[in-house]
Amino acid sequence: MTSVFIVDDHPIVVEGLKSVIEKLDGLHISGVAYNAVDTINLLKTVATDVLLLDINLPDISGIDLCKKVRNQFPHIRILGISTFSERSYISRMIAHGAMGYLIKSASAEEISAAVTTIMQGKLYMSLDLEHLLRPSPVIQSGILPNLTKREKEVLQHISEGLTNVQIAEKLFVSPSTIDTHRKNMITKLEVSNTAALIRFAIEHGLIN
Amino acid sequence: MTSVFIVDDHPIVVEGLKSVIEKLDGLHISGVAYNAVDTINLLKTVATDVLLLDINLPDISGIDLCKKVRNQFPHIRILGISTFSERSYISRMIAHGAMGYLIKSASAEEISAAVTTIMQGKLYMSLDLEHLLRPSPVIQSGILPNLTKREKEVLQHISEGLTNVQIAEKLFVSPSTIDTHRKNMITKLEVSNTAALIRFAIEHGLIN
DNA sequence: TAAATTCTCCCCCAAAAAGGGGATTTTTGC
DNA sequence: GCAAAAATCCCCTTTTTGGGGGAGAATTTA
Repeated sequence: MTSVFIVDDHPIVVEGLKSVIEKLDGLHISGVAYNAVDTINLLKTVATDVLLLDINLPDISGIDLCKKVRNQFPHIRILGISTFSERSYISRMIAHGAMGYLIKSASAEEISAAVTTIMQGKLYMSLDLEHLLRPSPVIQSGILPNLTKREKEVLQHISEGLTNVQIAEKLFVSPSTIDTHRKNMITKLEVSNTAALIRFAIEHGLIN
Repeated sequence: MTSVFIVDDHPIVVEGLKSVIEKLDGLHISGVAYNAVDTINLLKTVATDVLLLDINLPDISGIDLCKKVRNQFPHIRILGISTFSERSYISRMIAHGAMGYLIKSASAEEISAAVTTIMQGKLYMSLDLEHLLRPSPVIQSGILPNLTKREKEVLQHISEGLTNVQIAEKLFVSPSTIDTHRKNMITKLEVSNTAALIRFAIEHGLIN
C-alpha cells in the first residue's frame, strides 16, 4: 500500500485527485494540504511515500517546497503536478529533486502509472506530444533574442569568472570590445547586470 | 518499425547499442555517427524516428546538437544517453528538447521501453534510485562547503540581478553586510567573481 | 551589389564589486 | 554556560562593471 499526500491550493483539484486515487488499488491518501506550511507540519505526523505537489502554490513556489521536503523528508518521492506542461518547470522540478511530473488532466491510469513508476525508483513524466514537439516554449515564443556566435563565446568566458581584460587577451581583441559584447548581451536579454545575465544564460542553455 | 539513429564518439558503445537494438522487435538502425557534423549530414539522407544521442561529444556538446537536430528535424525524437546520471544534465537535455534519458548501462529491455515510450509521445527517464535519493551528487561529495542560510538568501538576490545596496534594503541590513556575505561566498566556493559564483551556484543547486 | 548584421574600438563618467583589513553582537551547538 | 559559528558593520584602495554615446571595418544575407 502506497500512501499519497496531496498538496494543491485548489480544493477542487485536491478533491478530484483524492477521489481518483482512492479508487485505485494499492494507493491511499495519507493527507492533504493547501499550502507549504501545512504541508511541512502534516508530513511530520503522517507516513507518506509519495507527495503530489502542485507547482503553483500561493505562499511559496513549488520548487522551494520541493527542496524543503527533500531536505526534511528524503524518503518521500515527489511527483510534480501542474495544469500546463512547461519544459522549464519540468527541468527545474527535476533539478530540485522531483521524481516525476504529471499534468492535472491526467487520467486515473496515468496517475496510477506515475505513482507506481516513481515507487520503482524511476522518473515519470506526463506530457502531451504537441507540447513536446515544439522546440521550447521559451525559445520559440520570440522572447529570447539570439546571441551571436561571438557573444556566446564571450558569455562562456564571463561565466568562467574571467574579467573583460582576461577575455580580451584570450580572444586577441581589445577589452573595449568585450565590454561592448557584455553590455549588448545585458541589453538584449533585458537583465540588470552580469550576475543576472549568467543566471539567465544557464537557465536558457546558452552556456555549456 | 521504428528507425533508430545512434550518435556516440565511442565506437564500442555504438556497436554495443547497435547489436542490442537490432535484436529487438520493431526497432532497426537507420544509421550511426561519431560526431555532430556527420550526424546532421546523415540525418538528411536517412529517415529516422529516434536519435540516441550521447551527451559528451568531442566537437560539440550534446545539448547544442540536441538543439540543432530539433530545429532542422523537428519530427525526430531525441533520447539522451550518458554513462552517468547527473540531474543537471537531464534537466538541461529536457529543456533543450530531448524526450528522454538513458544511462549506457541500460538493459535491452530498458532501451526497448525507452524507445517505445518516447514514440508514444511521453518522456522516458532511466535512473537508478540510489542516485535520485541523494539530494545531489555534487553536494554530498564533501567538496562543497556549505553556505549559511543568510548567504543563500543573499545569493538568491544576487542571482536576480540586485546590487548590494538593493539587497541590503530588502533585508533591512547595511550594504556592508551584503558585501561581506558576497565576498565570503566567493572565498568559500573558490570562485573569482560574482559571475562565476552564480554559475557555480546554479550548477550546484544553490539557487532556485 | 546593396543592406543588414556583426565585430571591432573608442570616449566619458558613475556605480558597483573585489581584496585587504578589523571588530562587535547574536545565535547556535555542545 | 561557554565556545564556535554566524551575522552584523566599518575602514581603506583598486579594479571592474554599467550606462550613455559614437563609429568604422568585416562579414552575411537578401
